[in-house]
Amino acid sequence: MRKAKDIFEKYISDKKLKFTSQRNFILETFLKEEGHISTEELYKKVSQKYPSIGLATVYRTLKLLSECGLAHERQFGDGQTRYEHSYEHVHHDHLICTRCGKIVEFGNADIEKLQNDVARKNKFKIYAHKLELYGLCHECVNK
Amino acid sequence: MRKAKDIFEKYISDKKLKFTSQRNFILETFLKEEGHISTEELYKKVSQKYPSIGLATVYRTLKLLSECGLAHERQFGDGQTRYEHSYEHVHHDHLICTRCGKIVEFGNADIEKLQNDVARKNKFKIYAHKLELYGLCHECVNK
DNA sequence: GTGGATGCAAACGATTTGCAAGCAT
DNA sequence: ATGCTTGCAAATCGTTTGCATCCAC
Repeated sequence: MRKAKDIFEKYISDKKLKFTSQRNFILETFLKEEGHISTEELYKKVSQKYPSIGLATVYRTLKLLSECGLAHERQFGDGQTRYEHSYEHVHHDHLICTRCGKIVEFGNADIEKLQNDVARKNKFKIYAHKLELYGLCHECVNK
Repeated sequence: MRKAKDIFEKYISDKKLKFTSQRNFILETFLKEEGHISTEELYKKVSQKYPSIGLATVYRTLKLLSECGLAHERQFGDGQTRYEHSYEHVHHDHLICTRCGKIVEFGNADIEKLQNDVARKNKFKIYAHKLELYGLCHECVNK
């Protein structure tokens, strides 16, 4: 698998953009995260080591990372866009407990296969999907 | 199946709220919609026949309709929350073309079954889900 | 009559944008 | 040298809220 940085650099040079130290550092910090991070949270982490960075730059960089497929946008209904990276991650979906907010990740190859069938039937070429199951987790059901 | 208005009225009286003409008219207008409507769009339709109505009331009423299960929130990534009603609708999911914005609805019982299996394994009690497939539709692939 | 509902405008939080200065190419 | 990028602050967008008035109960 190609290194995430290489993917990002290639995307940037293909688009005649520039690879800046800010973009590099935001990418590195983002890749260290394993969960679903909001722009604001990533900004806080980045600015601890790189205090001069601006929030707008984090927004702009996350958008670039989305465009080149290194980041995926998720909306869990709390009003903030969250991002997770797919680099060295297998794809997964989410079970969300609407009472305590717990999020459980799961992967299911059979569901993915059926999704592809649906796409084929409708002549869509799919490059991303989101599946979210909302409900109550074991602990919250019994409250 | 019970009438949507009855469901709404029961929910409202159970919560000791009041059934106003605004709430009634917003519900009626919403039920006529078959697609995914944003609050702003619904507000425009409602205010054509009921010009004194305020946008905030539409927001507040859609929230109530969500709570009682007559409306479902959807986020398609355009920054707006959209709503669709389940009344006399079978559940369906969405194929979204990220180039032209076309949205195709589909239903797939096998996927739903697998979702329930996943939920059971994780001891979740599911009451809602969202599945969105993002890609390019037939026309846009060939552009 | 009373407490919830309304319309309005102001407030809000997340995100975007305009701009002058800075830096990668 | 050119033009994309930056940080900042102001602007914007969708949504929420405070409040005086209104109305369903």
